[in-house]
Amino acid sequence: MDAIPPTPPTGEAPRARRRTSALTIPEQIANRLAAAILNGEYRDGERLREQDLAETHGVSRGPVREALRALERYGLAILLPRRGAYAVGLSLDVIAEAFNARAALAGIAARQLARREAAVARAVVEMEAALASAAELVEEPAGATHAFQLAIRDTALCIYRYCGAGHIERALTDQVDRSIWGLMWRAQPLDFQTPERRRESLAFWTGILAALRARDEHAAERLLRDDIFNTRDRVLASLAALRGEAVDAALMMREASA
Amino acid sequence: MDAIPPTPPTGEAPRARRRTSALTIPEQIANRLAAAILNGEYRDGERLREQDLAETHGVSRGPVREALRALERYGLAILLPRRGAYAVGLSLDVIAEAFNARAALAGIAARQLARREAAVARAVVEMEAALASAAELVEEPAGATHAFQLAIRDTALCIYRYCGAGHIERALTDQVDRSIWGLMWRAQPLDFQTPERRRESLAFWTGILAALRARDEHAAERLLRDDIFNTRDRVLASLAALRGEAVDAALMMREASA
DNA sequence: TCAACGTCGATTGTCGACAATTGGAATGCT
DNA sequence: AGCATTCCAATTGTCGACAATCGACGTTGA
Repeated sequence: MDAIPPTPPTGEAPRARRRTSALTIPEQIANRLAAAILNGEYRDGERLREQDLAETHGVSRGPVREALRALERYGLAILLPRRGAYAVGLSLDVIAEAFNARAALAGIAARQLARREAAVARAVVEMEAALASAAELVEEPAGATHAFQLAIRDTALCIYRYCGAGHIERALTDQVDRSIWGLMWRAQPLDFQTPERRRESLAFWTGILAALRARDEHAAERLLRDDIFNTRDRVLASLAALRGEAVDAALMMREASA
Repeated sequence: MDAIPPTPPTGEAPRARRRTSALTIPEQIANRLAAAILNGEYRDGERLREQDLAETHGVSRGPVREALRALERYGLAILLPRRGAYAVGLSLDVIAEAFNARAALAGIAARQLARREAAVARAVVEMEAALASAAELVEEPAGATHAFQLAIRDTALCIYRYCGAGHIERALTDQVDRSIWGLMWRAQPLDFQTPERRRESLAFWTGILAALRARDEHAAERLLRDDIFNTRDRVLASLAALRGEAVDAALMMREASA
């Protein structure tokens, strides 16, 4: 140590600032690949060669490698050391099940939050702020999709954070950032594309907020579940159309799963 | 397409064979870094510079980058694009909470499984096989730690797979491979090091198996929870010793969380 | 004195090339 | 013919160097 470092060697990690639309190259590649796999452009078990993907997307193999690791954590690819990456073609059943599980967990979280008086008060304040920033983005014609999603996500995270059940919060938030759900937020042609859909979602969340203020646990649970079911149905319909499949009506059920 | 490929362009992804002890270099780096962070060798928010880590571990920056991404998914590091990686010092409270949440979820899964007659029959068969391979590794003096963990993990996965609740299974299995739990299985000096501890865990699992055969849902739930609590207490004690902290007795509670 | 701007060093992101390992095919043996 | 062995091409893993970007510092102006 021959020089005094300009900043202390340890300290607070800088806070991530709101990232509006600056996706890194690996993120872009991962999103495009994820959408392609979900749309059925890759068959289940089809090999993903780094060199091919690099040429296709016009980058080097480095970013492609990183994108493949991201796909692995989304469950859309299997990586075998020294043997390459393979696409995992998720069936519509599996995707529907992911939504159903989330609907059930989120509904429980909303209900438990509504029961806790002090927690509701704090959650509502944060949710109002997040929902307000979402409201500003509703009428943007295009391009604001991602920002709107982030605002809605922040609103939902308040419920999970204050619901009082650590394992539910952990499961829900982990899913948001690290599982198929992260994908649903990112893969392009899925939801929130049109102002109409944004208005609809905003209306749901306004209702959820009102239900929480009124301490109406059943209404809060039902509204949150139904909002997720709506998204599920749109995603399934969109994917089915892209894949040329039909959606089994049984996947559209709206009852709470066990 | 000027040449016919020797293998069909699409097909089944090869099945991953049981990996005994062949960890890739990035995995080794990630494990060492994870253990270091958990042990308190890095302070919360301390910066992790790629070049330094590369020199310390005697590799290039490539594997280090990959290891840092792995740490991010374990929740032990925060990666800010173009701004570097920062260690996340998990408090003993947070780690204890992760164990408690898992104990609660796994206990529910065991109870629900015990209620389902047909599922129990199938699960027991698979569990017997997995437990048998674990039993072979009990008396190995050293080095079999990882293989033993994998066998126990396979046993546990049977419960989650057949419990009949998709969202519980997903939460539990995702945690095994992609969250702090993946770390608990991998970071070196945590558990299953001694034959005594292996014998103890094996006895627990034998008991769980017996309880399932007897369709005793409460015994199955309690045993599984207690086994996880045992691991929790050992991990906390080990980490506290390494960090020079004391373990709050409140973290060692054995009641089921809400 | 303070704020805004420009410059600079440090660190991450990306790239192309080389090395290591794998799976399969061809070969030789029983 | 069936099986084990050897060899090879294809692909991933790793490396060092270059480029892009960020935060911090110093300067300049009001």
